[in-house]
Amino acid sequence: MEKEITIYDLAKILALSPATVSRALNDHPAINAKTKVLIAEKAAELGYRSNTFASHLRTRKTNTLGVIVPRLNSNFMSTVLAGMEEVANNVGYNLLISQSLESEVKERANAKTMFNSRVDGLLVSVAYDTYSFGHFSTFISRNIPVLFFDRILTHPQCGAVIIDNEQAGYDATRHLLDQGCRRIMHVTGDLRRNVYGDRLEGFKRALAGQNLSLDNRLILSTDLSQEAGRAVAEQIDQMQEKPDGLFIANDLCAAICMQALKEKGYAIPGDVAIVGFNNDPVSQVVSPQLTTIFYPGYQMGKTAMTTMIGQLNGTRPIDHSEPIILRSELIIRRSSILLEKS
Amino acid sequence: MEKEITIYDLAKILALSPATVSRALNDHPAINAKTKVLIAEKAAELGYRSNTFASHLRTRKTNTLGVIVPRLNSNFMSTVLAGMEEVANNVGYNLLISQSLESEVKERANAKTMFNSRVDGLLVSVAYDTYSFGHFSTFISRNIPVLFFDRILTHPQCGAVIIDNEQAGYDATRHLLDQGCRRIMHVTGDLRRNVYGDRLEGFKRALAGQNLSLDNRLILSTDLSQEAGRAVAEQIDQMQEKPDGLFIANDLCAAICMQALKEKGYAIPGDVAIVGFNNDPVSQVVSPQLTTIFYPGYQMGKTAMTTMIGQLNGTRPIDHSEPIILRSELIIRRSSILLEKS
DNA sequence: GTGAAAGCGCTAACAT
DNA sequence: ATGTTAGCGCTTTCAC
Repeated sequence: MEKEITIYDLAKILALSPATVSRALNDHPAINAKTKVLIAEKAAELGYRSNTFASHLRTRKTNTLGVIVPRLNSNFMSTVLAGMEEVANNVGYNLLISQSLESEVKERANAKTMFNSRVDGLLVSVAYDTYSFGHFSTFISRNIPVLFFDRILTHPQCGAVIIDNEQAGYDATRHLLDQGCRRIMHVTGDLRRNVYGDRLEGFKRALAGQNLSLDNRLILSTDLSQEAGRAVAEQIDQMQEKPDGLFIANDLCAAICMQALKEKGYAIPGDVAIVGFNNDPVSQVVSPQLTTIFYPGYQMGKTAMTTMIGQLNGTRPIDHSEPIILRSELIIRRSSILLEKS
Repeated sequence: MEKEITIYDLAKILALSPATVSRALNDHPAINAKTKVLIAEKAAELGYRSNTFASHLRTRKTNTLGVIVPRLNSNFMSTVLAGMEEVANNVGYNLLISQSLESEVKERANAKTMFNSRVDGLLVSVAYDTYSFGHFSTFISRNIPVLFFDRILTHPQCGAVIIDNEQAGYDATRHLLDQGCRRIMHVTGDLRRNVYGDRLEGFKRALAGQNLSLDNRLILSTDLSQEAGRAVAEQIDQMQEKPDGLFIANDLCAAICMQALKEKGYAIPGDVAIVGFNNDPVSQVVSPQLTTIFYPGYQMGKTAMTTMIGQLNGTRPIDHSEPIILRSELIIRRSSILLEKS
């Protein structure tokens, strides 16, 4: 068990003051370049490591940012986190990551832990059933910035990074319409959640653009689980007037639904054309491959983190009136192609 | 911006000493139960939160554990993390999570960050190409416990939690043999990595059990990526003596390979029976559904964390001579069923 | 059962 | 360019 080296040890050995050592280690401009080198070398030689707790205690900053996500195990979320990590690492921030497992109760507990760990800022994509803002207002009242991404809560003091879900919903629906579908069913999540509500708006706009009326029986609000995918297939099988197009706001759910439909004898895309959402790996593995919306996860993570850090540095003017919107993209695959390109 | 309450504030208000407040808050036995209640109530009322940095500075414990995983975006890994989180939360530990993105270089950087953050312990599943132990020996020399899980490095001072990969490899292969396969190809990862090396051993044992000779051309060491899956299909298509069974050590890779084979006109399982590994969601989405090995992720996370915390508490006798082995299980699906059950 | 006081390692006025 | 000093908020030994 080696003894921990402190700046006092370094100071004594080099016949300098602890203050000088501290400044040198922090690259303070007032310190002579040669002394800096001297100190850095000695520090390295003795295996010195800064005691972050003493430092945090003094500076009242932790250099740690909290991230709360619904689940880690989605291709999207872990890509977002990779993007966040890259940016954070580069400027010396650590990440405290936790998952709410889609439950507001757990999210609340996570937020509390983050608060007690004194994160400098908090990045959140909210759980499926989160509607109260209460567990975040403690942060706001202590001036700790909170930034939402993807699944956002709208609050005047919080930034947000999202894709244009309305446009994505429009693109997906419009594509089905262009393929000749006239009776499109939309399977989505809780409509109070921005990602689902906005996609529905896009869905409606696309229908309206073709002067198609909206049939509310064709809008299904589910939990987008695998079971929901199976249930949707069952429901379609029971329907009198069956849909000829299916826009499902989640790839895994869509893939399962497609599979169930195939088992019931439906041809995809012949009987039902399908579009999913997220560009999850499953979308490439099902047959036929699933048309979907590409979600720029890495970019979203980087943007969110850059925004957060800019806000912490005070370098970036903060405008929370408008969310930052990233570009998403329709990826057309076999599950929805009814017309050969001319 | 509210002012931060300290134990000094509480002490002054209640006309007690900071020492008493501190002890009460930490549930010290010597403190009168009534004073404890009094202090707890006041603390809650004023929104007091312990300054962990001051505390950590004093106690030289951080109550934070580091976790390094290859990638967050696998169903397996995020399930492991959920298990870890549950246990850690219950006993008041925080988790600092980072991903190595399968690179030893990044893993090394992560480890350094963890070290500088003074984690009390480190849990690691190593990257695809990690072979040196160097970046962990700093922890060992400072008596910070390091525990490996799933992808392990064998070291006398480090614990390990794994599944019995040899047995799983045996089960998978044996199943294919039982279905009548006689020429089984095994697609795997870097054989120096325990998870892949051990599975190969099981593969060999199963073949030997049927007195089948081992054909080294049927053992493919790849990176198990989606591209690898396609490449394997291509290779099989070119082979003179084609395999009748395929054991691929990763579900996504197996699914992609299956898809590519189907496109080339091969019947699955008729021409080639396939077994994957991990019970990833994709295994249920491909058609035919993929036979695979169930990996007990949640359990592994809980076990690893419990072991780590036991070691930190000194409550659990530490025996690093043997890894902890969890039970895995063959899940038989349509991709490998050649014989109807009699 | 409670208090006094020292010190964990660092940083930032304020000096020089 | 470098040094002196105080204090961040907590825990803990030693008193009483």
